[in-house]
Amino acid sequence: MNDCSTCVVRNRAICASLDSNEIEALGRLGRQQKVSAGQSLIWEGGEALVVANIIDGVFKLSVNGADGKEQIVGVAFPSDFIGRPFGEESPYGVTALTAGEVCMFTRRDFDNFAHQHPELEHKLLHRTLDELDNARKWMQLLGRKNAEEKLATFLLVMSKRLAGQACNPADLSGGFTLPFGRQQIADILGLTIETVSRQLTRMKDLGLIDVPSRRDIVLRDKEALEDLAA
Amino acid sequence: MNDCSTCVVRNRAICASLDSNEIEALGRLGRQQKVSAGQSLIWEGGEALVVANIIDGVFKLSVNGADGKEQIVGVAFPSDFIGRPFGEESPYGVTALTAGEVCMFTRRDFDNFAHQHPELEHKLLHRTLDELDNARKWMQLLGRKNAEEKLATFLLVMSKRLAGQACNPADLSGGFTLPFGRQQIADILGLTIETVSRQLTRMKDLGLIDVPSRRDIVLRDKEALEDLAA
DNA sequence: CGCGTCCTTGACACATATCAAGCCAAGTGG
DNA sequence: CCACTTGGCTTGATATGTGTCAAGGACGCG
Repeated sequence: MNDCSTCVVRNRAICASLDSNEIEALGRLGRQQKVSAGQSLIWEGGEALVVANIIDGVFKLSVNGADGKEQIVGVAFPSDFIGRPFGEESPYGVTALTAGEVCMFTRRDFDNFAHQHPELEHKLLHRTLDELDNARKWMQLLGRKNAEEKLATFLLVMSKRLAGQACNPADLSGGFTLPFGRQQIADILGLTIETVSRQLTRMKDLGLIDVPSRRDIVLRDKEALEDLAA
Repeated sequence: MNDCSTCVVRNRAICASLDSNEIEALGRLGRQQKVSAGQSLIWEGGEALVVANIIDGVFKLSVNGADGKEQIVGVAFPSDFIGRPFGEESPYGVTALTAGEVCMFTRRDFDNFAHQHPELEHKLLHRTLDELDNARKWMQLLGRKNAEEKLATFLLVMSKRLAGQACNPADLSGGFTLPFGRQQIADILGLTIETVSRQLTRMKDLGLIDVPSRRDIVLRDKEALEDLAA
């Protein structure tokens, strides 16, 4: 059982829809658990056994084609909800990209609880609708943008989510630290690692961005990037 | 006000979650309306004013890039729900591909009604989760499949939704009639019209499909197509 | 210091886009 | 009933962006 009253994402996670009695009841069903980078919580095509709130860390949702080519279909951050409620199997895997911590429930427990708490379902519906909008915007990127447009869009989106979060020199000047390696960026954008690398060096050469270290990015010319993002 | 008791999608639409009193109340808020091919109900980036159940016809959800390139991010059939509840603006447009009929509500009316009827929201949540799964599967197609794989996947998916629905010779032998022209297929798959055309003739030459007329398709070798779909 | 992993860079190949022409079927008007 | 037009589709020639293959470089870690 959890002590939800000390939970750092308490006010941003879907739990925020519940009153203190309800939260206690839900807390009894869940358990907090540390995860290490690379650890999978849910497997593509596997039974959807658990759902979770992310307390800390970054997770990828991914689908693997027959030929082994991976496509990342979503990225989840602290306070996001992951898993597939009300479904027998998960059509995508969920894997930690960084070390982190989640608040886990069995899907059965969660489904039952949710069905009895309309406000929770309402909040979940809101989030699912938002995620669907995001997924559809991303479909446009995958289907109709070229490599340059993809990278520019990616950097701007990540900047919005990550800028000024962590505490290191690069972040202070409006930069951010990516929780992804180059291969993962490629898997998000539907490109190869080489194309990602080339586009980044090109943008660096054009003075649009700085890359102080492998995973740090500083946007030097946001307007130009927005133009490129199309 | 509608007479929902005679509605042909009554049992498959989200209304199926309601009892007869509730359905009558909902019916008072909606109105049935004919739409003609090409007519838009919702505009990309516009205020989300209405939502609707599809009674008849096929609709596309689409996003247009700055350069005018369209990406179709979803296709909706009879009994599907369209529109963006609980949101100020719609990130995609909704347009009829064929003549049809919808049961329309203002978003305000619908939002209020839904919030007071948890079973309806529950059903809507189910559907939204399913749509999100579909969108993510489609992201894998857009990001990681080549033209051949895309076409094969498309034909199989459409076959599942459309086979044996309409009443014409092609449909009887396991074929189906597409509600799309070539350009729309291209917009769904993130390809150009020429590539779509070439892949179709190639599949025809290989004996995998028949194309008795522009919009009719018969799958002659489903297994081979499934292999190609990857 | 040496090893492994991740990233970058280069040369080349190929799938798909682009540009351009022609075809076909359906509809229209003489 | 037959030219004529029209819009959608197919086909061909060519261009190009991105993938593929291969080598080398940078950084972190033991």
